[in-house]
Amino acid sequence: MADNNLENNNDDMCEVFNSHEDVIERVQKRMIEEDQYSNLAEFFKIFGNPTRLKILSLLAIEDLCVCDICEALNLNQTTVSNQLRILRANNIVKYQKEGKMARYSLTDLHIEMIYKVGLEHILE
Amino acid sequence: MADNNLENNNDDMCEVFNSHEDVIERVQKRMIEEDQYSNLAEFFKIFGNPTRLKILSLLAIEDLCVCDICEALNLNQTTVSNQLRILRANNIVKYQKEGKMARYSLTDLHIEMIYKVGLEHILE
DNA sequence: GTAACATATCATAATATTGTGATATGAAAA
DNA sequence: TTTTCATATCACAATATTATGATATGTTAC
Repeated sequence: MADNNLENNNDDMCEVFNSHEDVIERVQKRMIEEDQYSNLAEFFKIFGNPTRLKILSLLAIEDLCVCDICEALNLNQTTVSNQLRILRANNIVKYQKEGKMARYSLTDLHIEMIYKVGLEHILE
Repeated sequence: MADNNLENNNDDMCEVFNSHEDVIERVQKRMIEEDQYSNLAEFFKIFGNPTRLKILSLLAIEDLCVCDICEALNLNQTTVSNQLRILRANNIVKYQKEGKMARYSLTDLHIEMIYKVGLEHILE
């Protein structure tokens, strides 16, 4: 009876209460694209790892080269390098080559903002 | 030569450039507790899944019962219930029993804020 | 050239997370 | 009290992510 243009069938659900129909329609209209949910999830996933958060929190203070990050966090170079690759791939940090060193920094202020709002939340 | 009060030894790194020593010390002083990084990562991890993001984006529009969420997202009940449990456990949504239904809502504004800043970021 | 160093990439075992079927709980209706 | 409905929990296979050892690349110093 309702729209069945989607994959799963949950036809056995809540159908009796047709009063919900309008709610469903209303919220569905305001949803973003499927792809955007995926992209957004990928983006937030980056913040979901303590090592990456540590790196980001350092870069929020000042730009740093890889070896400084390793030392400050007492992590081995492979670990840091790997996480930096992920951060780079997701456009969360950028870097600049200086001789044999690579100086990393945050790409934009959103990163710092999200970090700070999250910190506020858990500190309540 | 430096402080070796930490677990790993990266003594073979950057030691020649003692100019970095002060940088290390400076940023280390401004780091938060190890536990807080973990908590923060757990918190952000929640946003790192498209299904949960969808649920959150719906609840940012209006409070909803489980079956409305299922229908609106065309997901089966177990999946939604499971994700709601995770959201509850992380204090990101709360709920209110109304007869046999459970009406879910976001716990606070931080959740919506983070969602929106993230969306802004990926839309650039 | 070669040695030393800073960083990146590859491969992989250990671990964590996902969605979902089966099933349980608990409330209202019949 | 039996049935039906809304939701929750459990168990688990499929999949994803982690840190890290081994190794490669590229840069500077000698």
